[in-house]
Amino acid sequence: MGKLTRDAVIEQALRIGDDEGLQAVTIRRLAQDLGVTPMALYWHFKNKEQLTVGMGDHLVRGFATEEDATGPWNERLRRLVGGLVDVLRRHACAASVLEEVDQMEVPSFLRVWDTALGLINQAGFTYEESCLIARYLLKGAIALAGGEARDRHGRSDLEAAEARRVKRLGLQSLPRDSYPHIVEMAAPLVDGCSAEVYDTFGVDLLIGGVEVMAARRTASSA
Amino acid sequence: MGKLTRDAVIEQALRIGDDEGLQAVTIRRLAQDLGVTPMALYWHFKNKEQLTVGMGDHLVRGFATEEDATGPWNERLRRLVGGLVDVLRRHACAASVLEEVDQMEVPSFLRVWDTALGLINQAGFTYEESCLIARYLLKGAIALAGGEARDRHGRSDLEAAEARRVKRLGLQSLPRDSYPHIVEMAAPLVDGCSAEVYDTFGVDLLIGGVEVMAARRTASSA
DNA sequence: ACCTGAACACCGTTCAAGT
DNA sequence: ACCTGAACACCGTTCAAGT
Repeated sequence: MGKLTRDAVIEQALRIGDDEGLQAVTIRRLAQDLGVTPMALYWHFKNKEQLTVGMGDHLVRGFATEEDATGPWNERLRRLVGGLVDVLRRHACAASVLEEVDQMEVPSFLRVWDTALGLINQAGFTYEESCLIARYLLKGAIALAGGEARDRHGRSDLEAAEARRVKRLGLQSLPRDSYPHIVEMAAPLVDGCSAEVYDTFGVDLLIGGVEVMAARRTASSA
Repeated sequence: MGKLTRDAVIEQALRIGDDEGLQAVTIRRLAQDLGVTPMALYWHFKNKEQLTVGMGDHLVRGFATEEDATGPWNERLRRLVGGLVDVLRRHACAASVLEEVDQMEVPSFLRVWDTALGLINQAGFTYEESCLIARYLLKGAIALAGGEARDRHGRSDLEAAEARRVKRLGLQSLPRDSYPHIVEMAAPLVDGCSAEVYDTFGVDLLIGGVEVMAARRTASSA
């Protein structure tokens, strides 16, 4: 019965998003859950986009503040990307949120960008290259971590498992001579990888690319 | 005055999407442009999602068929990803389309996935790793190439340039001690990179990561 | 086979008004 | 400062009906 606060709205929005997907987060639905009129939300947020920005900021805020400024640039970069991946897996809707918003509008994500840009630039890349690499790392982490839980439109765990089963069967029944590898790997394709593979292999993949390019740079400039 | 065909709908949808952004592609808007009733589209497409799938298929179809099965796996993979990046830059809305749809529903993109999985697996990775890497490459290419032309809501080139100017000023007026690198690199951040940097550096970054992981694998298994 | 008309259940948002 | 009521201009989609 307390009054409506900005944070209460955001937390309820994240709850809906995690449980039923971001597309279920609606001004009207949100108002209903909070026992309030849709227009009440417009006092706290200019429009729906700013609500989504608020969701993103809430997600990233906790992790963005902790900075450990020790070690070489690639280790620090690995920790940064690893932390982002962690956030993305704690909330099912995190990836969708950060894909939808303009990341530069999210204050806490701006901190992540700044840290990344600094570390990459310190590795010897030009400004233009650093921007490209930062986008590669941050968007890449989101793309990697966000792939699976994307389009679970409000179904329960049991329904989701059934949906995966149907999807796997769909892939397995493709023509074997046209899509041999998809048929072969249908199971890991729809089930995704284990958490550890993501954390270690996925992050290594991202950082590895940057390390290679950094090594080539110093090799050619030497 | 010819009759409404599936391809005509898709081509008009792509035209709208390229000019005004994917969010402007609407059943009703499309019907209006085609001089037809909104419900007419439901004869050719089950629902809007299938329309988007059709758009994606149309985009990827041309490039997916050309396969050059010569050279080692990493060169072939580089050509594949490079070709995808090409498609993404020919149509402004391509990245948004391929981000929105379930890629496995798009027949021609299924071919790209199959080719990628085969090449990666051939490089010595397990099935689980191959799936992760394929997603890394395909989603990564889309994320890299799609970043800039995302939220141009129907504005002309001139308006877009003005919007970029405003955005750059916004970044430059951030507190310098909190966001030193963002302030410093504001210009390349909002303007993006030149086309060549994308094609060479961007693709090298993606492929480089895979090559490194492949090298580590053979090193540890030797 | 291919398209229309009317209707339904949703959206986000504005604006004046209430307390 | 904080919220409501009524209204506007949109969506996607269904279903029966027309040719």
